[in-house]
Amino acid sequence: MKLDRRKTFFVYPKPPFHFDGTFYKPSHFPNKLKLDDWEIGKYWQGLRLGKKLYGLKMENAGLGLKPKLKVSVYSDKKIEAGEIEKLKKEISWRFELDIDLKEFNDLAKKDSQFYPVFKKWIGMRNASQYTLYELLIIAIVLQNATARRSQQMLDVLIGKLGTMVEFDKKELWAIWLPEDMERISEQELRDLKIGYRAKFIKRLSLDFTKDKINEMNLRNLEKESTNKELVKLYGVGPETARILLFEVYHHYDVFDHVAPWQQKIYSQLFYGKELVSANKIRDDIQKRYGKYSMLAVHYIWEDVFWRRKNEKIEWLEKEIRL
DNA sequence: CATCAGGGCCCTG
DNA sequence: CAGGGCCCTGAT
Repeated sequence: MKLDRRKTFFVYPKPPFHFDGTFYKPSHFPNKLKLDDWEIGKYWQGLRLGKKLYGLKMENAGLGLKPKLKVSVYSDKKIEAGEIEKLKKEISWRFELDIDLKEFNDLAKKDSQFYPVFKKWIGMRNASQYTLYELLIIAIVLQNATARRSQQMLDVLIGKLGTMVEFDKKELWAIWLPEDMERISEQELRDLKIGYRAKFIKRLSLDFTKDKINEMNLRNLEKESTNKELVKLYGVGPETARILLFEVYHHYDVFDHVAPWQQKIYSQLFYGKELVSANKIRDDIQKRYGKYSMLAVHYIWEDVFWRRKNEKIEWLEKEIRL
């Protein structure tokens, strides 16, 4: 799909703002069929908004304390003024451009252990580049699988059902819409070697097409109500809901459960030890960062994956098994 | 070669 | 509320 119509506008995030920390998350492992692309100061992705599929390019146009983003949107049809307004709103929500992190930053200053990390990434947002449905699909292939297999499953799904968009000399992929799942049987999905997840994805997609869940409505609900709605979805349990609450709905106080593989990484990160009990990790972090627990962990987590790009971190390599 | 757990969840008893 | 089963892979 060629997106050769373009509109450009500027947006002004609330300072402080960290462009690269916001748009590039090194802990998200890249697929062969890329959903996004990044280089210092620039970012591209396919963006679904309703039934529409756009190309999105973000460029850092800020100077010092004045954050500014140049936004280019691409489409196969003429882009109307009303669409621009909707896109502005959506981008602001997904990338938390208008959020005030002062309280969190003040808390970070008091943390002698990790202040250097927080300082390095000050202004980084908990960005959600995907729609609820898209992230749900990603979360499903993460379940009960190691990173490499998750990548394989996502690649084969995107190759079969996704859409490639061409814009700004990039070729990127976008995840399909829920109704596209009607075109493929559960058995055909299984033949892609995604296992029992085929059933999850079929039923989940049906819930979306039948409007049993509405992404936008959940943005206005409290955390617990949103959680209740999410776990109603077939294939969504507490851990997947937790990821969605943080990444899609920007709730920062979701550090209530620590999975074994996370426990190992947190033990090294926070204590420099091989294994600290999950309960102790949870209690310590909650005591330190309160309602910002998950956001604080996000900073520290992304930081170590960023470091991994340049240095060999033995204990981390062992845990992620790519 | 066989066995097994994995970046959970559903279902049963 | 505990425990078995699930698809497929790579590790052992």
